[in-house]
Amino acid sequence: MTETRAEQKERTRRAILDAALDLTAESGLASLSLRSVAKEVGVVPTAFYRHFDSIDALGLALVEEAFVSLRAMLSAVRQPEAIESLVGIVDSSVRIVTEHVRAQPAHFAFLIRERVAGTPDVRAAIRHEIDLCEHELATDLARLPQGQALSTPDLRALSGLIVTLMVGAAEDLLAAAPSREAAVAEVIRTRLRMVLIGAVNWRSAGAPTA
Amino acid sequence: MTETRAEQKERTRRAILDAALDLTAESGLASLSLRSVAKEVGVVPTAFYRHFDSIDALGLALVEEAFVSLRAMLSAVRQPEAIESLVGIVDSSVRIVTEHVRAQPAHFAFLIRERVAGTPDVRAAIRHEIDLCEHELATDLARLPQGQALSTPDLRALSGLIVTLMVGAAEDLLAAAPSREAAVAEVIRTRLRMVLIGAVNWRSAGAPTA
DNA sequence: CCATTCAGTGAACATGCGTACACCGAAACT
DNA sequence: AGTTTCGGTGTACGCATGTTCACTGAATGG
Repeated sequence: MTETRAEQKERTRRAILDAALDLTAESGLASLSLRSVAKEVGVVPTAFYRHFDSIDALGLALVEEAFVSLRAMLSAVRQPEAIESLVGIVDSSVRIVTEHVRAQPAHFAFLIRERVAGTPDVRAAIRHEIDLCEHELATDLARLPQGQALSTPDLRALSGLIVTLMVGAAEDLLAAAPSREAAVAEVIRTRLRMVLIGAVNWRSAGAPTA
Repeated sequence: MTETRAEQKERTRRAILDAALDLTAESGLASLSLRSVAKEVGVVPTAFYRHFDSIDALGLALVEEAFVSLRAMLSAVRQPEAIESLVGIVDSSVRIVTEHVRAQPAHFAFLIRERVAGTPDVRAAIRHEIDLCEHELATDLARLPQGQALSTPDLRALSGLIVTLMVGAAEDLLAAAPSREAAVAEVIRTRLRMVLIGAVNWRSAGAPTA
């Protein structure tokens, strides 16, 4: 029973993080208040300081935690599952993204919101992390047989486009009622396929006539 | 000189709106405070109530004002300027969007931020307005000769994709230093062309092989 | 069994918030 | 010239905020 004490502390810490994630969803990290978190957790405001140094430290912890979910999703998408065709890649990618967003909606909602609404430092941190995603995607695309025809700047434009599209996809998934998830996923697949068709036909058949 | 009084009032009102737009850029509409606005304007807090009924009314006015800029941009983009080729449409559209975003950066930054970070009612209002853009774009695309081959749901997917892409483009423009504007615009043109090439080749040459 | 650790408590603080009210003084109207 | 209108002022209120400090009491370790 040497772990009971630490366990209880960890449980309270988790409750604080979960409550903060919840409250943040309504009005943003900037207007998250220590006291509202404490009330939600069912603890006196000052108890908060047994777990975090300040309200800013809480924000930092939330960012870090959301990054874990983001990186987990990215590495899952990068596992080549059905690499034989672009359609296979599209289908598995959209499915994996959908699953991850559904598994941690609060984390992705947090990242999507604070990416544009956070304080400058939070915003910069999230943008940097998403830039990394974009860069990794660009190198993956470069390795694809169909990616050989694209110049480096065009590859960057494409990967940025796909990331923007997938961020929008996550937004749509989060905004949609669970019953509409399949329909939303189908629209996302269509969009991703259109983009890839555009990339495949780039500077070959499509470019001059378009 | 019968207008001096009203003029002065209008000038203060504008100063309040401008200050609010400025302060909002840093921490969002949700945490905009009446007192910080008053301080910025150089007026005592209670003077605020000579111009707006409440802090919420200010928020509403900001939303309406930003919508004016959004609608102006949309109707400018829709004026068919170089309709003869898709490339011409892409170039003129990106140029017009760039000009409008540069002309009213605060308005577009406001819309982009509050679309995901605003209170539910503000968020809903902005999403609705952007949905209208998406819908108008879909009908425009349907009228294009190249749009005839696409089914209605595919047209919706395409217009949503383009709107998402252009919102991302506006984000990039706002985040970029003015000196990098040309480079950012070039990337946006590339992305938009790729998407349109994908749409043109949809379910004809491109779809089966992709 | 006794001493210690420590998550949670409760009071207190300075500050910032939105809003109400009575008031002022100059511009505007009669 | 006299009166009214009204944008801006100053004070005051009740409430919420982040953080501090001394304290408690049960789980922990010797």
